[in-house]
Amino acid sequence: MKATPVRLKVLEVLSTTHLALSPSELESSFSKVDRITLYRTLKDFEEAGMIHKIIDTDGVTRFAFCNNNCPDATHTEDHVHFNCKKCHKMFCLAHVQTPSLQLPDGFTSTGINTVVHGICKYCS
Amino acid sequence: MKATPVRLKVLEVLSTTHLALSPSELESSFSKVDRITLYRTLKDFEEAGMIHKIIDTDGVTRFAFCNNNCPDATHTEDHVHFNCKKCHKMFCLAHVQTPSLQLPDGFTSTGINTVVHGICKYCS
DNA sequence: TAATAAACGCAACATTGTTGCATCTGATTA
DNA sequence: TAATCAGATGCAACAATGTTGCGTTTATTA
Ligand SMILES: [Mn+2]
Ligand SMILES: [Mn+2]
Ligand SMILES: [Zn+2]
Ligand SMILES: [Zn+2]
Repeated sequence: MKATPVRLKVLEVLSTTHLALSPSELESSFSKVDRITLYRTLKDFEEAGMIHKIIDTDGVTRFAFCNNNCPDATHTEDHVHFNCKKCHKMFCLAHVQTPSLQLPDGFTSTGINTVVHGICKYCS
Repeated sequence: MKATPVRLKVLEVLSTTHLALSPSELESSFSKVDRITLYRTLKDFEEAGMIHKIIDTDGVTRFAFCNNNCPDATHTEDHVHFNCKKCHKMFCLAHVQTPSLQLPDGFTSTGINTVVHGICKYCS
């Protein structure tokens, strides 16, 4: 994977925030970037396990820097996300683990997405 | 709200399954239905608290019958959903409550979406 | 510097969802 | 039962998001 300007910028933006950003939010971090290139960049990073994808409460796809040193896309999403209903930001709560739960017989889990919605620290 | 054929059929389909269905899945329950009418029907039912919306692991919007007798769209989503990665079906696990968790200072929760992914009872 | 595999940029397309507006219809009333 | 009309429908048009093919450009390596 080559170190290109778009990739470096995306990594820089995602690695310096605790927010999960949508493709269009990332697009506005650039003065000019091709939308398709951005989508491909995000897909490549996700498959490499460098970032993780998370769908917010409104169905918007978002990406966040992965701090888990995962080898590839099989990385485990073990933390909770918080979606503020006022500012619509999505926070990675890296220190809040997803609680475990008891599934009915026959169902086996390979991961849990927990998205809490409410009012964030900065909006309350 | 008038009892029209589309509405009756949507209610019938959703009330006789434990799955959360996407608009396009619902569309194929009909021999012929206008896509826009279906979207409006789902929106109306959701605002009336008769069904609830849930986004699956792949970002697909799905709707499920609400068994909670909620007065309106402020109904509480208190159960866990299970998304099978093989058949891609989404199950309402009505008897599995969303576990509570401890948020960082300043964050207040008004609801939690928990989507478990893995292999369902019928695919394992 | 030259070669080349990878990344980019553009066009074209698919899917999902929304809005405006004219027409139709189901519940209510006369 | 028949007329009425608010509300539901169907169509066109549009917006947002995401994907693929393909020719061109660029970063790395030799
Ligand atoms: Mn995260
Ligand atoms: Mn449900
Ligand atoms: Zn906020
Ligand atoms: Zn399954």
